[in-house]
Amino acid sequence: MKPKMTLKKIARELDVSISTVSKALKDNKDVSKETRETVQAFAKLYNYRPNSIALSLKNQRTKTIGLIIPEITHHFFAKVMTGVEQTANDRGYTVVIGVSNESFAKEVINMEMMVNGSVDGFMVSIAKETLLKRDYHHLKEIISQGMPIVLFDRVVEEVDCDKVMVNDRESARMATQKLIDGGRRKILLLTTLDYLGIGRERTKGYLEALDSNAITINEDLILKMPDNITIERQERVIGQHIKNLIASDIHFDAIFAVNEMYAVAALNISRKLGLKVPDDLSIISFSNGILSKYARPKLTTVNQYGLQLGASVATMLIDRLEEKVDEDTFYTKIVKTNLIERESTI
Amino acid sequence: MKPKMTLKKIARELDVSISTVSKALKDNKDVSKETRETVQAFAKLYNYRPNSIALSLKNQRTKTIGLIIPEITHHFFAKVMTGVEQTANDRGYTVVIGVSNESFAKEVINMEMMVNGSVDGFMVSIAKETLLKRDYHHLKEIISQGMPIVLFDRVVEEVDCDKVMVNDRESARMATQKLIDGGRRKILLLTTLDYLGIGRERTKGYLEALDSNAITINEDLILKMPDNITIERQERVIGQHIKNLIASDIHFDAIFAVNEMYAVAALNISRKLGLKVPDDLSIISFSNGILSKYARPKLTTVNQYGLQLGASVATMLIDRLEEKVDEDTFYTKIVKTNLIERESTI
DNA sequence: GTGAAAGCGCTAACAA
DNA sequence: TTGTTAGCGCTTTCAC
Repeated sequence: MKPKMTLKKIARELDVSISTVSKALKDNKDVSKETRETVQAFAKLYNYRPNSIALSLKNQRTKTIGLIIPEITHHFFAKVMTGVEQTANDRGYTVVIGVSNESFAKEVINMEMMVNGSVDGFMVSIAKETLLKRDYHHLKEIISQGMPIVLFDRVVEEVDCDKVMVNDRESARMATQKLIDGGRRKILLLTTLDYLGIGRERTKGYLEALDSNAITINEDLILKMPDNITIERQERVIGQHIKNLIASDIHFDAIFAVNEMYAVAALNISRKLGLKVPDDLSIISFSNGILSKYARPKLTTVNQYGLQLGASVATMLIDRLEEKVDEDTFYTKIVKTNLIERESTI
Repeated sequence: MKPKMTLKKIARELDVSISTVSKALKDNKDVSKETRETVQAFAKLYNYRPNSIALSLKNQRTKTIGLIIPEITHHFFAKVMTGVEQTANDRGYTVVIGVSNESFAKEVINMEMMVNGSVDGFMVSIAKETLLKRDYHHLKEIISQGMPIVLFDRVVEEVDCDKVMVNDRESARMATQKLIDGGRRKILLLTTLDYLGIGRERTKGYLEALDSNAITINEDLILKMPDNITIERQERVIGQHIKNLIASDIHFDAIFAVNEMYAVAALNISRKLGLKVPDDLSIISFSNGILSKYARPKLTTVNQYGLQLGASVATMLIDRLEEKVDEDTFYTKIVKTNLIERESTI
């Protein structure tokens, strides 16, 4: 077992001072060529690596950034993480990840664990529960201590900081328009309850599209799904709603779902009921994940570019940390989406 | 903007010494009740939090552990991460995650970034490329410096350390046996190339099951999929193989797939070819992820308990860090799987 | 060309 | 009861 090398040990071993070693390792011309070479050779031999904790303490910056996400097992967030990781690493930063699991308490605790020096700044996508409570004091607190935060995806007006978001409303409008362009006018919307900003914005986009095409809104064609339910329950709710629609003779010829799970659940039940996709029924889903690609027919989706979003978020935070950006203005970046047309639309 | 509080500032403000403040905050009886209360009140008011970097430097331990995984966008690893996060947080540890993206270089770099003091130990699932090269010097190096590593899932004999793994071979054997018990004897195996230990072990389990039931092995019924290919290519390869089988009049009445993607790809093509699952064809898949639940029929799967595995991994590492475990013996833990029977088997 | 010393924030042994 | 000091590993200024 090789013991961990430190400047001190090298200095003692080579019988020079610590500062000489430090300089020699930086190839500082103050130090004679010979000394430099000896020290460097010795350091290499014993695999010396500067202790990053000591450096952090000295420099008052850790070169690590904290990423707070609501969920890992979620394709979009996984993509975002990957994007963040990549650009952070490229710029010499480490990422520590905290998962709030959609809980306010866990979000707060996670951030508290990191805020005391172990992290230079945060990237956070706010937990559902936090959104519900509308309690953002932990975020504001951290900002007021001078630590930068970049909010992404689940963004909120009340907090004054940099933001990166998907233009959910506009994307939803475009997706709905696509369905309308395909001749569909009775579009079933599968969305979340309104307190989740994302679902609300997508719902707005849907409504806008109907409106600008002079299509009357039919409340029966809007299903707001409850939160935190099992897959089975989700499928049952969607299935029941669709069956009711059919039983009540309320026609629909397209579905716009705010996530893949709703879309596939609807697809499965539709097939069971003998509806042909896309002939009888077009489907577009938000979130271009794995489910869309393995569904049959493959789903047309709104691609959220999680990777790019992650990259943007990390870039924004690091730029601010490295003061490459005007100190007293906050920026909001909108990451574009695009529609990936597959087999569930015509 | 509230400035960050330190012992020093509190001391100066309250006109006492730093050590008095430090003791007072720990409620040390050395310090008079009054002083303690004043200090504590002041600290609370200004929201003092000890700087964790300073603590790390002082204690020579960071209370953070590094998790190195090959992929984030992978249900199993996401589950493992969640498990690790949870138990680590419960025990007061932070997790930093490095994603190797299946690349040897990224694995090495990631670990090097963390090894210099920012982490007390590692949990790693080895990248495919590393497995291919069989180059484990980075792992051995770290271990020889006295830093503990727990290997999980992608485990390797050559490295001497704690390990947590799924008993892939036995699980595959049981899954295959399940198919045989259902009366199937011509079982198509969809697996990976052998250099990936996981695929190899699962293949062995499959072979064992056939063997112990006196079923002759038919090489045509073993498809070893190449690595790193697109979903489309994957589906094409599987589709082509199945079509060839049918064209050559080679019968099969069941499929055992070592992951969900292969299973669903096979399911999709089978449906297209008019095969009824599970009547004509039973399917069992490894990896109980989202695809299995949304597929129709829902897939019977080998559930890997990623969450528990993650918890075990974190526990094992932290126990070793806190010396709750015999210092010079390494342990290997096998995490059980179970078969979740859904609609793709009878 | 080399080294001593201060300081980053904290703890703990020791001194007063 | 309170304060001084050394030390964790490193950088950097300044003195020799």
